[in-house]
Amino acid sequence: MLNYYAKQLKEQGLKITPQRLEILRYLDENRTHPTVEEIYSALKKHNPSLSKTTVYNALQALQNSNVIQSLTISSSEARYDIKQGLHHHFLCTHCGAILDVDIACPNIKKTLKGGHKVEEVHGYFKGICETCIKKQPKKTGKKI
Amino acid sequence: MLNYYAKQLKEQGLKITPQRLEILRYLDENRTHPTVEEIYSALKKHNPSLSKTTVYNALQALQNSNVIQSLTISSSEARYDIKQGLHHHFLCTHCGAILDVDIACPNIKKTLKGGHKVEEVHGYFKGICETCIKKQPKKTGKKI
DNA sequence: GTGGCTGCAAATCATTTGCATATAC
DNA sequence: GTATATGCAAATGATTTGCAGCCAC
Repeated sequence: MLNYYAKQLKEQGLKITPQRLEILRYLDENRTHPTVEEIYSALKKHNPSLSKTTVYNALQALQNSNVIQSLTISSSEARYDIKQGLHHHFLCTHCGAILDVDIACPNIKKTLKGGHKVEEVHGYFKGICETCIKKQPKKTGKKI
Repeated sequence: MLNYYAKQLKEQGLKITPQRLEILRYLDENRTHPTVEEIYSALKKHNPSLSKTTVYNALQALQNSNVIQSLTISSSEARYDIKQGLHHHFLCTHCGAILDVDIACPNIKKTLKGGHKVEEVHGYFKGICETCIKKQPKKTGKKI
């Protein structure tokens, strides 16, 4: 009997490997938009032979199958997110946290003015999160 | 008498240097969201001693002063854009072009649910541009 | 005159590539 | 059995850093 993650891989025609299962499970259980490094370090604890190349490969495969998406809101490194319903992202330029934003934009169409066909939409908001506002009410954030 | 670009630098309290003037003029005259490499190569033709470090430094200074913005829609390298009016961007995953998108989203507020204060908004759309659709109507685009 | 800018070279860091071995199917 | 995935090391490429000399003010 295949577990939930194995089923997802199978549905996408991807081979079921322990590494892919762990990466998928990690992303499902950690909705913090982790970096490759974060995923790698976390999983290496339980599987010391894990290679960062494998993490890159697996993330690429999952992204090609539309199971996950990569975010470029933090310009220095990619972050990954399970793809579940269209939502957007907020980056706190003070503490670096990336939060989900659930606002809808009724004006977004599948075809833009000019005839360009839209397949992906990313809304990136940057500013100061509430926690940082409360902690340092007078200070403006440094860019990250 | 200061020219338009010199005035912009002065207003922001930035020193007026020939390199900054050229970079600002280049971005104003080339609304193609160029990369650092593109800006550097173009300007090096007329100023062979120009350094890429200077391009990076100048772009950083202009960005800190909110004269320009950097786009992370194409994940591999930053692209730069004169900041004039809120608009969004479309990346053609087939030909790599980045186009301006002028749709408004009435739901965007300065403070998000949760109390997070928004200072920047980036809307990134990805898909196939009209030119590529017409050229290769049957093909789906490769990711860039 | 001086602090900030420029330009060069070297360093850093995320990501990619090449390839031999291991494994899913 | 075979095509594909893994893991290692080396390569790549964008960006950053350190520093000496230069220039805007």
